[in-house]
Amino acid sequence: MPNRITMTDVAHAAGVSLMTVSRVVNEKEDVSSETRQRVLDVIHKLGYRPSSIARGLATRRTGTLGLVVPDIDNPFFSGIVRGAENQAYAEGYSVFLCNTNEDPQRELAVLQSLEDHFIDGLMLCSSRLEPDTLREAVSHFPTVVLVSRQIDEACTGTLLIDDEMGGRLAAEHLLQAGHTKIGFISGPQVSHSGKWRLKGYCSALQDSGIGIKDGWITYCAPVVEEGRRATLKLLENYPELTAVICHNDLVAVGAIHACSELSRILPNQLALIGFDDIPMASVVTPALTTCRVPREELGTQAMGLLLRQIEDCQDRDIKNILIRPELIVRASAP
Amino acid sequence: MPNRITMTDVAHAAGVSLMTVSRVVNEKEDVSSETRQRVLDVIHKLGYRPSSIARGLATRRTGTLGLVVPDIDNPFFSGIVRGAENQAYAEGYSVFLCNTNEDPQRELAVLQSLEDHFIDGLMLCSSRLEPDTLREAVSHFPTVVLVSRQIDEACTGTLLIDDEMGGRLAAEHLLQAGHTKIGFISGPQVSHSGKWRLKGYCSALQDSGIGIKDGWITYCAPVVEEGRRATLKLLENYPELTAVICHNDLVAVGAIHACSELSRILPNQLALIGFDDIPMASVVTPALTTCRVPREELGTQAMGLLLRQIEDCQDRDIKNILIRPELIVRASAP
DNA sequence: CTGTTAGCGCTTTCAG
DNA sequence: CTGAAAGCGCTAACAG
Repeated sequence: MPNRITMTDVAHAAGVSLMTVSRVVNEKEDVSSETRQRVLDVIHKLGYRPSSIARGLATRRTGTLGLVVPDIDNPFFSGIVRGAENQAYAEGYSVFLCNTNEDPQRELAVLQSLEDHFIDGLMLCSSRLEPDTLREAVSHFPTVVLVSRQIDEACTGTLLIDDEMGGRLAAEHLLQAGHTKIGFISGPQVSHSGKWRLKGYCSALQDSGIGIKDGWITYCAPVVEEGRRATLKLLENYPELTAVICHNDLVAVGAIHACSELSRILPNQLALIGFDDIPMASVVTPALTTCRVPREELGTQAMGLLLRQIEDCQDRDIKNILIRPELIVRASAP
Repeated sequence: MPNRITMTDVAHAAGVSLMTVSRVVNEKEDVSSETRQRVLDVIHKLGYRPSSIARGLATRRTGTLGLVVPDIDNPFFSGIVRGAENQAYAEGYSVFLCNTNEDPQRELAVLQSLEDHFIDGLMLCSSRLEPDTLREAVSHFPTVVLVSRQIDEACTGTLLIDDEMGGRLAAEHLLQAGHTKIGFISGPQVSHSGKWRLKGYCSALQDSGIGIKDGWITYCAPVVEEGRRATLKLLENYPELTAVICHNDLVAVGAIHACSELSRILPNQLALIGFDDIPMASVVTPALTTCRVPREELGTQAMGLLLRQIEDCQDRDIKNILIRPELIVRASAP
């Protein structure tokens, strides 16, 4: 690791002042094309590249972004991260990835660390913080985009999934297929998505004249094993159910396992709908009918929004993007 | 976003010099416990936190790391990233995540950008660069750990999966079940893992006295669809095969699809073994027998190695860690 | 034990 | 069009 070439080295070698080099590097107009070329040549020959941190210290813009997710190993988030990182890369930014492991304490800690690194913008996915805490934390950043979480103010961008529509789509699909006894396994009670998906389901059922029954609705952590357990319990208490909507595909896969244990044949004896359309959804048997959320595109869009707000400083109104889920019909609920 | 408190502010408020504050912040010994306490109080009251970039500029240590992966949305890598980020967080480092999308050009670009950010260390997974290019690129960093890729020198740490053993385990399992006609669908020809898994398979077959046939070995991109295609072609040319080992679980899932199209019943008419044991492996039908690679632990260990080398500067010998895969027997190859 | 003087590498004034 | 001076916030070396 040889010592890095600095701007001073270049200035020296080109026989100009520091400032001239700086101007060339930053593509300022007021340099004669002759000197510009000379400097450029030296830069090229010496392999000079500016130090991001020195520049960051001087300008308070670091060219770095923060990307916070609850669990990078969850395909839903890894898809988002892929899209987001892509977009950031395309515009020349580097991104700090922070995994909170669903722990609000840790979320707070990574936000603080991000702050200390003077990131230019923050993309925060599915924050698990209390509204007031979140508002406060977020206020320390120059630019913020929230994904799948809403607060009334203080933040410059929001990207939401139309979860209510998703819940409604799923329910209506089942209603049209003639189901009248439809259960709902929602995610953790704190989940923003869970709340709205449930709301969509409820209103679809009510609109159709078929009531809801409290017992048909249950909650679980959004992982396969918990989905299995929740399904076993739900079907034990309410064997009359002919269809179940699950908070996400992982829960739905758990439900498939449960049905196999109960020798309940899918989809005839139970129709199943998931959410997200993760890769697993199309490879299980039966393949899952699910509300697809375009994960990568969501990441791209959210990051795009963040970058737009960083660049156009005048235009800082809160911008909201709503992503619509799409029902993908497969064998589990034809 | 109010203006940040600086060290000078603290010095002022505490009636001491800049240096004293610096000493307190950095937990140097030579400060009277009295002044130390006073400074600490002011720091607390003002909510002062040091600027990572200013410190980075002064010390050339930034508290940041680079983590480069070919595809963050591939569960294999998202598991590694989860483990690695965890470990980095535990030791107070922030990590830049860079996704290369399997593109060597982009890999080179992100490495350069990481260099410009003066990261303290680099963890590079499954580099797609040519040996010489890789060696050169890596030489610009103070500390490097390579995952699943080996070069003779110039880098301080290596974490390898014992892929040869994995290939051997898979082959021996099939041999013991009585198979003698075993195909192998390897990953891309450049893949380090692919090469060694294949080698393990070859030597197991040779050791057992059963020869190998070139045609039984084929290559494909490590994704479901390509696995499907490769399987169709392989079985068309060599219908006599009774078992196939796949480069990873995604390819194996593709193989399942192919068999279903060919009405070839698994595992009776074809036994299948994958690699990695991603979550999908246990939910497909039939469930995949696979060589598990402990992805998250791999990430933890690799990052742990990197951090150890950053901290103990004296002890910079190349350290190698070898992770052993474990055969998980399921329905696809009982 | 504490303070002073430089300087990390770059940009932002302001002069020429 | 180009350069000199000052400073971003912090730490490393010396002094005292």
